[in-house]
Amino acid sequence: MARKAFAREDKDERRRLILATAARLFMEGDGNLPSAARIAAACDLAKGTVYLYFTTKGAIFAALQAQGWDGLREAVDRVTATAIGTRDATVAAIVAGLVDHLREHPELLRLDALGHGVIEPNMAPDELAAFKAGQTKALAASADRLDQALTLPPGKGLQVLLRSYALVRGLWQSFPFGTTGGDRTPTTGEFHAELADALHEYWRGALA
Amino acid sequence: MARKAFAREDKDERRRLILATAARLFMEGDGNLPSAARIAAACDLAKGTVYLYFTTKGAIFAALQAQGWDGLREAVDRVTATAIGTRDATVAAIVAGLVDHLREHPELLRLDALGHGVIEPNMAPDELAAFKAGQTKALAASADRLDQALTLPPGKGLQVLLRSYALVRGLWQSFPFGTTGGDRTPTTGEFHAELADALHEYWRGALA
Amino acid sequence: MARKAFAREDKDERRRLILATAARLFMEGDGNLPSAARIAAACDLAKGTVYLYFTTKGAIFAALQAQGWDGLREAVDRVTATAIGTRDATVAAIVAGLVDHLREHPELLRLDALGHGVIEPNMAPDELAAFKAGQTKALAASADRLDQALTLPPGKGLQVLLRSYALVRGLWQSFPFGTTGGDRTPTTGEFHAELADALHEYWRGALA
Amino acid sequence: MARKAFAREDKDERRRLILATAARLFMEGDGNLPSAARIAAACDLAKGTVYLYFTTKGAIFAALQAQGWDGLREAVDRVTATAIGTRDATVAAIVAGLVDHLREHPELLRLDALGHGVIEPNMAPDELAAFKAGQTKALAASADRLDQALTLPPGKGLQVLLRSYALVRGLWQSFPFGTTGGDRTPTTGEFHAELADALHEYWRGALA
DNA sequence: CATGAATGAGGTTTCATTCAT
DNA sequence: TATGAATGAAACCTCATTCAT
Repeated sequence: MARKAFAREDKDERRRLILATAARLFMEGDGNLPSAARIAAACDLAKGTVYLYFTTKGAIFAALQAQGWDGLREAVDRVTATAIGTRDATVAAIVAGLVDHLREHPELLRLDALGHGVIEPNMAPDELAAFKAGQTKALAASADRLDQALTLPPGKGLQVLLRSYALVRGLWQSFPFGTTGGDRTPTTGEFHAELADALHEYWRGALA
Repeated sequence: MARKAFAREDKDERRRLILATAARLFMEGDGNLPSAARIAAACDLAKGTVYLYFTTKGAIFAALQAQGWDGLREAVDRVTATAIGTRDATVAAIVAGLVDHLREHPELLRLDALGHGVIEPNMAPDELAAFKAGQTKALAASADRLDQALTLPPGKGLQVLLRSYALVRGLWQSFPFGTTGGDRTPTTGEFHAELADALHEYWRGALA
Repeated sequence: MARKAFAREDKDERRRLILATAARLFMEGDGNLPSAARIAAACDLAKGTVYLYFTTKGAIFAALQAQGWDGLREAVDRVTATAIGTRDATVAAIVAGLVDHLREHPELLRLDALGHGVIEPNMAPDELAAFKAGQTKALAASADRLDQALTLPPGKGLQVLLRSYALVRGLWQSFPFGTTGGDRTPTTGEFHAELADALHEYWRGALA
Repeated sequence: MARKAFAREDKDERRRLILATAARLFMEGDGNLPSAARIAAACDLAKGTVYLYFTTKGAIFAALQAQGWDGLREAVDRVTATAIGTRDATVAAIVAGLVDHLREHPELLRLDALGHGVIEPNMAPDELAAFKAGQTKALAASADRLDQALTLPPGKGLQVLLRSYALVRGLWQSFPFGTTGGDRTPTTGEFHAELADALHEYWRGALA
């Protein structure tokens, strides 16, 4: 039996272990969500124990996605919190921050690309609603800070952020079709360069 | 037993029936792909018969998606084939064409939002590869025409088209999170306005 | 692959095979319902095939129970259809018929004793309702014939049949507690004798 | 942490609390046994604590059933202890006593109807044996008193009691099928009237 | 060509019980 | 005594696909 996690700290630690393990198995895998059984085994826990920490398998991956998108927002927040340069410099910093975060968290886009059809059916309806509401609210807060940092008209920051996210996820899904070389799978390096360029183009147009 | 389709024509007709029925059932449904059995029943065919016309269930929906994206490209082609106005007018026509097509084919985005996790596992690997290659090639052809219509440097048209598609699919998936009203599900009307605006912003930046 | 049952006849035969196998496994087992997998394997069929013939595992056992109770009713019907002797002789024949049927179908009482808690949760709600309605209706028909055979006031036959069935199932469940020998499990032979006696007592009182 | 129950008295009190809570939850529920976790939570105790007072979940509900059947026997005992009237009056008092007790303890029949398949699998074999032996023994004692009160031949009282119990539990389970109104669920009031009548019929026949 | 019976892998979740604290 | 974290077995049913008729 795994050591019992009585302290709050230990429980958080265990929760993190499950999340990290799930992410790792997903990245190592073939694109499908790893089964609850595999996650538990890889954590050296019993299946039931996983369900003490997450109500649903879908909840595990929703948490991973939330983490990922949270990180993206924080990357933006870090810039808007300290922005003192020109507007162009700030935008460049934001774009770089977004791309860097995605580079460090490759599971985010792969999870996201699974689409509505895979994770959502594995979640309880109310959890799904809570997840969406949380994302929306956090996004709005970041957007306000962006408005101030760039002195944008109210609401513009939300619009720009939203469309940037759209480019991020959409480009990931569309990118394979843009490779001229034929059936070659494009590298993630190429993707990140492409994304940075696309974001710059978009922000240029949005802030014109 | 359904009438046997011997003539080439009859076979195409039957194929189209299956596609249309699958699309209808998907749109009427809850977001999941209708089962092969349901599609067959709705067509008044036996399950086995459907497999005479499509090798896998995924192939049916891949064909629907191909149709949808083909239509998007044709919308662009119609503009680039006849463009005689200013660059701005051409861009506006392209954006309007894209949005109009999406409005008329709502199944495209809903299918697309299912992501890699639903249709791809239902397809044979080589079919998937062929599907992607076909899309890539057709896209390149449209992109060339776009280069010429807008006198863009070679390759720029492909880039712009690809990123436009990225905005289309990404915005559809991101849009629910941008609704400030809270738990309200945004309307497709709102989506189309948002999309048109986003595309204009992007093209402005891209062609600056 | 098992031979395909295309003809109506073959399908009925296969259905019967599943029922008989399920009954056998239940009787051989420890009192729990055999799993769908075991039933299928014992029939040399795939699990899915069983679900072509029954919508639910519970439906299999509900069908067995229905069969059993149907048989009890038929045992009564056989007597009431031909009754020409005295009332006492008719009653004796009915009681004997009931007990004989139970002797030949030992699975009926064992299934019945599982109670509401085991089979019902394995059934679809509408199937359960249909099952009950069917039983009620068939019972009423038998009861009418009983009224005529014994020239009972209308409704009396239903009452008597119902209470006889109650004695049957109730005595089976209560009988272990009446064994004076202590922890010895009573034999089914003893049970059948006890049941016959109890039914005679009841009918004597009911028809007094 | 709930207050620790050191004194014998406190422990009995806690045991009673668990029993009462389990009965309440069962009656409020959908017909299934409440889970051990729910019982504990409703008692404001930890799951483990419940297992300090009962060895298994089944033991809780077996105790409830024992209580119920004990009450039935006591209802009979109260009559046989003071019987001075005619035999018919005594029988009428016994039947009335049985029905009254059932009216006041509706959980008894609902628990009983769960059958062998739900509570027994949740009990340790030796507990089950002990439970049955206890019931048998207590029943025999009551039966002796009944023999004397009604001056029955030795053993007749046991037989009559046993068969009365059989009618009680069997009629409860059979009653829904006797409702002529179709899919209407019969009321408990109707059941009690029916039961009283059935018992009278049976005793009349048994003592004839 | 058309049919539809047969296949069988695959994974989530519950919950009674234990035992370290 | 009380707690509650950990355990892990157990089984249902769906559905894409095949192939005998």
